[in-house]
Amino acid sequence: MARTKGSVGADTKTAIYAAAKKLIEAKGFEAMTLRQLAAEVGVQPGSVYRYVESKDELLQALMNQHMISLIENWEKLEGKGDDPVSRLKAFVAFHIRYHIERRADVVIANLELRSLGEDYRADVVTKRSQYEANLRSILADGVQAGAFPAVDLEVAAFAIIAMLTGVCFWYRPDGRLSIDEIIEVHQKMVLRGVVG
Amino acid sequence: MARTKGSVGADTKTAIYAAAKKLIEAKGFEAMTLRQLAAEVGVQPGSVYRYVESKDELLQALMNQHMISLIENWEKLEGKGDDPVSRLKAFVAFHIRYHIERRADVVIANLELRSLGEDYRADVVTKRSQYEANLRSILADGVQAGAFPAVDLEVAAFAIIAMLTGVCFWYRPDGRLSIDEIIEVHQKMVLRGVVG
DNA sequence: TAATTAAACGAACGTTCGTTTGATTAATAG
DNA sequence: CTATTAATCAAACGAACGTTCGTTTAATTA
Repeated sequence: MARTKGSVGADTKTAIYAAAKKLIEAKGFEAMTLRQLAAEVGVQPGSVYRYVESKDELLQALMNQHMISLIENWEKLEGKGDDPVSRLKAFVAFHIRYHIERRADVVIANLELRSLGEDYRADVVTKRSQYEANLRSILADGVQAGAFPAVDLEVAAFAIIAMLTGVCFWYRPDGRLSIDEIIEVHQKMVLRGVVG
Repeated sequence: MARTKGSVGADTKTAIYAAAKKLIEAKGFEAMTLRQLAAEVGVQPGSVYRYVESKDELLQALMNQHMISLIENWEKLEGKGDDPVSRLKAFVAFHIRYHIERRADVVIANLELRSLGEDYRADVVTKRSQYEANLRSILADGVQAGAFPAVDLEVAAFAIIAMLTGVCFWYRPDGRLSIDEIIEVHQKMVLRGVVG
């Protein structure tokens, strides 16, 4: 056999990326073999290389896509005119919801930075900092407007991001709290902790 | 050549564990090869097996040691008689300081859980939950004593742990703030966020 | 000093890895 | 209907992997 009936290149590529996300999330990038990836897609190992330059390039593509998508989705949602408190609450809600819905992407982006080549890593780190700058900007505006007391913006931003991202490592769909309830708790904690 | 002059088994074992921590922190467990580990120690690959049962057992030993040490060190320090606010501040200080000082251990324990065998993983997860229970207990006592308002203890504990652990991922010794200053900022945020 | 143990070497084992290649079949275009 | 392109297979590549083992030398004990 060679080309299989009904095969479409674009579909196979999509399937490869989806399977890669699933496997890397579960076992880690280095632990995932191209043979496992191919088997998950239902294809021979060599066939993956029609859609992927190398294993490293695959990881880089996944991470880059995630970071770009994260930044774009926040920019789409952000209401520039609102007051700092509303914007902060919106950021908390967005970050938690987005990270829960794309758990695989987030786990990969946060756990596999070390597996990325030097140059690609720098690129992802830059994009991450770019996203975090949105939060720092909200905090700075709040302080300037007198809505927030003087906090260390850099530390506060790191702390907030860490606790929000952390949610997707313990959240379970059948857990005690709904996503909305979890968001509400975090909004309260963030506002109290930063706003004082 | 065979046995090298001045070689001592205990020293070699120590060197192997230290090198393993360093390499796993930098590149990840799967990415570290036994040949790299041996080279770092200055020994032949096969010689590592005099001190280590297998690569998997090495990871398990590292993680287990870390979790036990973490729990023991907190228990040593905890003042049971103090009020909830003092205990919470003490926990924040301990956690940040301990995690910064043992960055490699922490990175391994947090990033390499997936590389651990099923049974070993369960063991580490249990120990982690056991450590986190200390924080939950402090929060619960605070609520009961009326010192803290009603917060969701489970979520609050996760959030606090996440933001505290996160410090050792961005902390730099030559950074703007000292460890003490970072601790102070976090104590303030935690107390505000939880105590209200 | 002779016998024993501790520590490491060096070479090899079978396996699996990421990757390449050429043949083969399905879909598409002229 | 034929020629071309898209998509996949089957097989293989060399390299590197974790691990084992018999040997050799240093240290220790008797």
